[in-house]
Amino acid sequence: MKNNDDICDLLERLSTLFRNEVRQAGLVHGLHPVHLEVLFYLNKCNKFSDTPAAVKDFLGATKGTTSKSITLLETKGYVVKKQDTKDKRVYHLSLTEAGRQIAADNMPPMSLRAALTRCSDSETSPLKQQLESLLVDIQTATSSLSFGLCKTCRFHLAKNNTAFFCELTGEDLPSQYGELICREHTLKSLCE
Amino acid sequence: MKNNDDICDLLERLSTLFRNEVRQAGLVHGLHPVHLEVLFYLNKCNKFSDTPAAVKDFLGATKGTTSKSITLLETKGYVVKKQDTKDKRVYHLSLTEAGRQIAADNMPPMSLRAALTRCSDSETSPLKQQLESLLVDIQTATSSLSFGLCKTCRFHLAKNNTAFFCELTGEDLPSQYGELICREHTLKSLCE
DNA sequence: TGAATAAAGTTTCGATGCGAAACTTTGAGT
DNA sequence: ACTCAAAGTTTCGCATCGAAACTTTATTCA
Repeated sequence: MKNNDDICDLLERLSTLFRNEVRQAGLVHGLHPVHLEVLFYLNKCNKFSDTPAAVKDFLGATKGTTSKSITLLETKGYVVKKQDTKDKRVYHLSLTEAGRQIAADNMPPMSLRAALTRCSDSETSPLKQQLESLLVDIQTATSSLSFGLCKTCRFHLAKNNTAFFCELTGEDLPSQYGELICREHTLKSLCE
Repeated sequence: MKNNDDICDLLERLSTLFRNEVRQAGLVHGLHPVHLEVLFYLNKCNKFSDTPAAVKDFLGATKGTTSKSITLLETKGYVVKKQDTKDKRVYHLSLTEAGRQIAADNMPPMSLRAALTRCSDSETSPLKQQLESLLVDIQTATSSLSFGLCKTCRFHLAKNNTAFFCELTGEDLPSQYGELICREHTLKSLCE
């Protein structure tokens, strides 16, 4: 019981520091933390997940709020919006070079990256596993989407070295697509 | 290298989920995440750390912004402000019963507490240690205050079962004070 | 086929966050 | 006594944020 309270405090501090550093980084570009979150997401999501609705789920905000944040990024020249050819209700978002640069420079924040690179791979491996199970636990409890990498999804079927099959969309896709975030990402099993 | 990227992603998700749940919890009281952070802090800080300036450092915001957030909490009846008798520039903040209740109910967020109670103490022990070292690493790198518990401070000298001595203020204090957050908290050593 | 319904996004409203900078009051140092 | 620093407050301008009303386009189902 004692550990749990301490861990809550630690995560609270990490969460606040994380956000403060992101805020500081965005300030020089006139951006708020939520904008950097959007740039970060668009820089890593796959082609099924680049819509305002997906961004809304990622942020956990309302669609009205998300719409305005995206509009701001568009007017600042960091994001481009393009209408879907088949479903005219849908828009696809992509980063401009300037937007991609800001995302790459600031997300994740420098101090976090620096702190982690000071650790060896064997040191961080158990941490990764524990954070993973904690995250899965919270996501299922709050029934929020997992936004995991495509290749870790239950619908991802490896075919060979250069391609895989997505059981959800029924498409053959090149392997490097598997490294991207998918809004439809589904956990392989709830209890393992 | 691979683990580090993944851990960054995991912390990003945890951070966002954390904040979203806090936002949701605060919404029913008309409070923003930052207000719950303040209530959380005031509920756990010691008597040297209950000032607007300390809250400012905890939040990592400017003093103007912090001042307005505190004023709002005051008008809503969750916080009381009282001028220091010796230094009239300083004000001391305390929670009303309503404020204390909201803090206790919502911080840390329910899903996080629930996820952690599903784990045994032996499971979470290594996680705690790793998060601690990660946090210390980031705090020293960004030269931000640690806001740790009094009893983990280098100036905390245990005397007996009911009291300790604070080398910083030169005061004898009851043991239970050691469980509170201190703005002057100083890490015992940087490399151990 | 046609009407109801749902889904994706936008717009408007009002309260507030947020940084920056100017300001007041009070204490500390020389 | 004079200067400087520290703690807080106030004002300004822009943006977030949720809620709710709205438009446009798809889908469902009768």
